[in-house]
Formats: sequence, structure tokens, C-alpha cells
Amino acid sequence: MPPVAPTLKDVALMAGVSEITVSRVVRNKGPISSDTRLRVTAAIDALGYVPNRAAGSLASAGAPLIGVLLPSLSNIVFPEVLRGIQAALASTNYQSLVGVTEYDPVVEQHIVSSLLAWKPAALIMTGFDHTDATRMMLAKHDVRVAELMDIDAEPIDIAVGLSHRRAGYDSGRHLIQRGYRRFGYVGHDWDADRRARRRYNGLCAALAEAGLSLTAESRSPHASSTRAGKETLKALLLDAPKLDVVVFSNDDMAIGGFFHCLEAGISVKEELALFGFNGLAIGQDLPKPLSTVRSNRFLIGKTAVERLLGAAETSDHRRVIDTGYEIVEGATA
Amino acid sequence: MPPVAPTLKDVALMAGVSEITVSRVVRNKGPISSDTRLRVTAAIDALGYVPNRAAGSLASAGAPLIGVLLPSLSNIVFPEVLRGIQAALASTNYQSLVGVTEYDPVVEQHIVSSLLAWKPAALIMTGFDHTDATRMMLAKHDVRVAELMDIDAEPIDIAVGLSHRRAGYDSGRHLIQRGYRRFGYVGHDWDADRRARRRYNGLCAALAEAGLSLTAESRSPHASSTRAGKETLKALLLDAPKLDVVVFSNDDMAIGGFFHCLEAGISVKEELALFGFNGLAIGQDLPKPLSTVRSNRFLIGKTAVERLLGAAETSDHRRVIDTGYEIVEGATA
DNA sequence: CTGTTAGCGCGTTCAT
DNA sequence: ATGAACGCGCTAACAG
Repeated sequence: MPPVAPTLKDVALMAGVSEITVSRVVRNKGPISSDTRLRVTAAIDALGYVPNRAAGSLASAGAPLIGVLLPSLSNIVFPEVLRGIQAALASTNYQSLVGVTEYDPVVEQHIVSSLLAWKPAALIMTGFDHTDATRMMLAKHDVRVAELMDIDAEPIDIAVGLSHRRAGYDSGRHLIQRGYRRFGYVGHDWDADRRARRRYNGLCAALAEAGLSLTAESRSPHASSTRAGKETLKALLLDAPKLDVVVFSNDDMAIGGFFHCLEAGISVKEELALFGFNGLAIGQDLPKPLSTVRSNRFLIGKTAVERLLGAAETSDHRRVIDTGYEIVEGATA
Repeated sequence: MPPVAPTLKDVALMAGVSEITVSRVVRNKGPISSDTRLRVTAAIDALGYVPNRAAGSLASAGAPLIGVLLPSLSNIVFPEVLRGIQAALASTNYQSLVGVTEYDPVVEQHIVSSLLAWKPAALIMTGFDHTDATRMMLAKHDVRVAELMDIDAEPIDIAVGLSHRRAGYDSGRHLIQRGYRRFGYVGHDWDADRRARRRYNGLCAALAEAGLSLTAESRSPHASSTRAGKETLKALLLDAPKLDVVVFSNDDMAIGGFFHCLEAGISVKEELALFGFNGLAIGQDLPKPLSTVRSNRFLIGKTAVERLLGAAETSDHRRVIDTGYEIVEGATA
């Protein structure tokens, strides 16, 4: 076990060529005779040579790295985005440096700063909520930047996601069209999750347009969760028993609501309709598939990487990429 | 927007000191007079200096990086482990380089190789299932290695997790003690998830010890999911209607089973008891909290990082760290 | 407490 | 098709 990793020089020596030739073989760059290529690759295998990326990045100014900043890993939505990112990265030689901000722009700022220290090719962030200092750093260090999930604001570089305002609005239209009139809303912490608020605003706009408004609403101060959904719906129904439908800030909350109905003996849809957001797999496996809006989390992550890395190849230079959403009819509304 | 990042030299020039002095201030290393420290930090702020980590790693042989290899991000369990890792990392200046193996040791091998290229301080992997080539690389490049989730085998360096065999065994003992006799088992793809098989073996051992055996069992060829649990239980009950209790390979599967019971009008626990594994939050929010075994995923990730980075500080040099598990009584068994 | 010298391993540039 | 020289930005090892 020689804890001394072989370098270009070792490979060069063994293959009887110069270092730069080995470097060319490794990177598949420049003309190499198939003969020397053979000898070099043989030496590489024999020595178990692994290029030192730190050295490579230093020499070439820029690392094959993508910084990924996620607000949270507790909300299943972000691992799914990360999954899309990883899937797209798998076919490249880029790797991901992952940090979690806990929805705090100041934490985000610190992470951006330490990620930038690696001279990554791009940064993937969530939402549009950054400190001025963050924006300044981003401007100075020429990295590509993708802001994910939302497209309701002006991006720094590119944005990939969906319009949460429109999604909320369309949810409202859809439900009104299906005959619902007495709307309840059950939400979670808005300060952290700005997108939930945008959907709420869209929903209210749709109601207003139809001459309606929310009959009752309640917001949990906590992060979204099944439990929060369950308890918040319970609380809401104590105050305002006469509702047709309850729109939840997302599927987690809605599933909690569904469970509450099961426990309270409320017949879902017949007595009270439920509507979510995200289209999580588990919601579709409930005894009654949840009516909701499918956001395309995996696609968002995947698309972001493709756009960030493939910029030159495509002629498509949109700054805002709408990955869309679809209303999932389900059986709860 | 000057796309030319300032370097140590720029800071040194501005502060009227040498580069190494700036370097010392940045790293908080070696004695520095508070006067020069002040001037240097002022210059750093003024220029917006961010150290180049690639250069630092090259010079000092070794990067403040932890490579993290996860088999999947679809199974909620691994994001939770990652959460623990990130939480522990937050208070250090280490960052995580994340890769996903899709349960394939060959993919794992490629990722290990590219991670090693950064000279990380440590690698966090899952399970004990690695190719020979992977083991060889690990031996050569002196990195710390943690193998997570399982402690039922001999680790390369350290292992952090729980004994799945014992967890399965204890589940069996627990259920037998509660009077169950006719056991069913509903599982998922074992080839990918070796730990599920270990739990199964433990369960069977407990049954055998009590002179019992599985009355019926069925395994989905797919990855674990609510849907797979639902469908597999349904199939199982067609063949073997007379069961007291069904043990599932994990909570996702068990929750699916719960949903099947709801749909089929089977009274959970009274007619058929259900038992899971993991102790996911959502299982505890079902109308009847799921009876299961709590694995401590967050703790596993967090502990691994602490052990890997804090080795010198603690006198605790165990190679195997048991993060334990607890039986969660619930209301479904 | 501060500076000098040397070089980490590689890629760029220019030659041959 | 191949190579030599140089330097990327930083830190280790010594001075002083």
C-alpha cells in the first residue's frame, strides 16, 4: 500500500514519452499516434493512475464541478430535483458539490462563497431570494447560474421551473369549473417557502375573478408535513365546518388532510374535496388518488444541468425555461 | 464585473505584507500581530478575496472534501442520511461531493475513482458491497472510509449503522411475544437492497426459534414503494388468506399495505396486523400509527462525519459504530 | 512575528 | 505527432 499516488510523470516515464503526451491521451485532446496511445494507456492501467483534479483545475482555471444549493433535504421535492441533477451529470465528467441552506439567504451566501472557491463551472440555486452580497459574488466570478423551481421573477442567468402563480390560478379555475364554491385553504410556513405563497395568490386571483373568495383558511407555522396538514385541517374544520373543498399548500399537507378525513369519518370528495400540489407518488397510491398539480421536479434538475453545460451546443438561448405542470384529476376533487 | 478574481498576491500588495502572511491570516494559522491581521482582513474585504481551494489542495496535498456515495435518492432513507451528513459538515469547512451509484458496484467504482481525483479527506459509502478494484483504490489512496447503514460485516475502515439481522430478529421476537403466529412477508427487490434480505433472515431465525415459519411470502421484483407494497400484499392475500400479521421489508411497502387494507375493507390489526421498518414520519401519521422499527438515518450520517473528521480528538477508536434501532409500538401490530 | 524559497501536478503556449 | 518551458495560486519548510 504505497500511499503515494502516481502522477503524470510516473506514467510518462513508464511509457517512455513526455508528460504532455500522457496528458493529451488522458484528455483525449490533440493528435496522438495510436501506437503511443496504446503504450500510455497501458502504463496508466499498470500504475493505477488517477489524474489530480486539483492540479488540473489550477492549471486550466476552472473545475469540472457544479455547485448545488438546496434549501432543504427534508422536503422530498429537493431530493427529487437533486436526482434529476445527478442523472444529467452522470453522462458528463462534472461532479456535484452539494450544500444545504435551510432556507436562509445568509447561509446560502456562505455556501456560495465556499463553492466559488473551487471555481465551478456553474451554480444551481433555488428561488430568487439571495442577499446582495451573494449577487455581487456571482457577478464577479464568471459562473453560470441556474435558479430553480420558479420562473416568476427575473433570473440572474437562467431560471428553470414553473410559474407557481399560474399553477395556483389554474388550480382555482379547475376547481371552480368542477362546481366547487366554498373554498378552504390549508398552508404551511410561507416565510421559508415563497412559492407556496405565490400559488396561494394565484388561487385567490382565480376565486376573485369568479366573484368568490376563501371561506376559511389556516396556516401552520411549521414546515410542510403530513402531520401539519392533518392538524391544520382539523383546526380549520372546527371553525368553518361548511366547506366544499380544501386546497392545500402541497401534497404532504394534503395527504395529512386525507388522513384526518379518514380518522374523522369524513367522506373525501363527497363531503369534502381535497386538492394538493406536486403530484408525489405516494399521493397517487392513497385509497383515493389525490387530485393535485404535477410539478416536474426531476425534469427541473435535469434540464438545469443540460442548459448549463450544453449552452453552446443548442441554439436555444432562452433565459427562462418553463418545465410546466399538469393538473392531476385524481379522485379527491 | 472584472472576471479576474483577486489572489493572495493582490491582497498582500494591498496590505503591504507578504503572501504567506495573508495565507496565515486566512487560515488562522501561526502567530499574527493583531495589527497586520487587521490590515490584511481589511484588504481581503476590500478586494472580495476568495481563496482558491484547488491551489490550496495542490499545495497541501488533500482537499477539505468528503466524497459521498449514495445508492439512490429515490428512497427517502438516503436523503435523510445525507441530511445528517450535511448537518455535521455545516460546522466544519469541509464540503461534500455527492454521487449516486444506483446500487451498482461498477458505477460505484467509477465514482470512487473520480472522487479520489480530488484527494478528499474521506469517503462515505453505503454497505459493504464493492468491487475488488474499488477496494484496491481505497487501499492505495489513503482516505478515511465509512461504510454506512449496516454493521453486519467487516468494514474497510469504519462502519456506522445497525445490525439488520438483529433488527429483523427482534421484530420477529416482538411479534411472537404479542401473540402472532401466522406470519406473512412482503418484500421488494433483494438484489439491490441487501439489508432487507438480512432483516428477512433475522425474522426467519426468530420464527424458527419459536418453532414457527412464514406462512406465506411474496416479493416484488421492483424497488420498494408504496405502490409495490400495496400490490404485493394484495397478491399475497389472494393465495394465503389466513394470516395474523404481515411483516414488510420497509415502511414504504407497509404503508402501501395499509392502503390496500383500507381499500379492501380489512381492519388493520384486528383482522391483519402490519409491521414495517424504518420509522418514517409519514407512517406515524397514518390513521393508525405504523408499528415498525426506527432506524436512525440522520444519526448515521451525522455520526459518520463526526467519526471521520474527529478521529484524533476522541479516544474512541471503535471501527464499528452501532447507532441502534428501536421498536415503535404503533397501532398496526 | 514575518519573510524567502521551492514546488505541489497539471495544462497552455510555442516550438520542433 | 511530440516536447520544453512556464506558471496557475497556494502552502511547507525553513530562516530570521
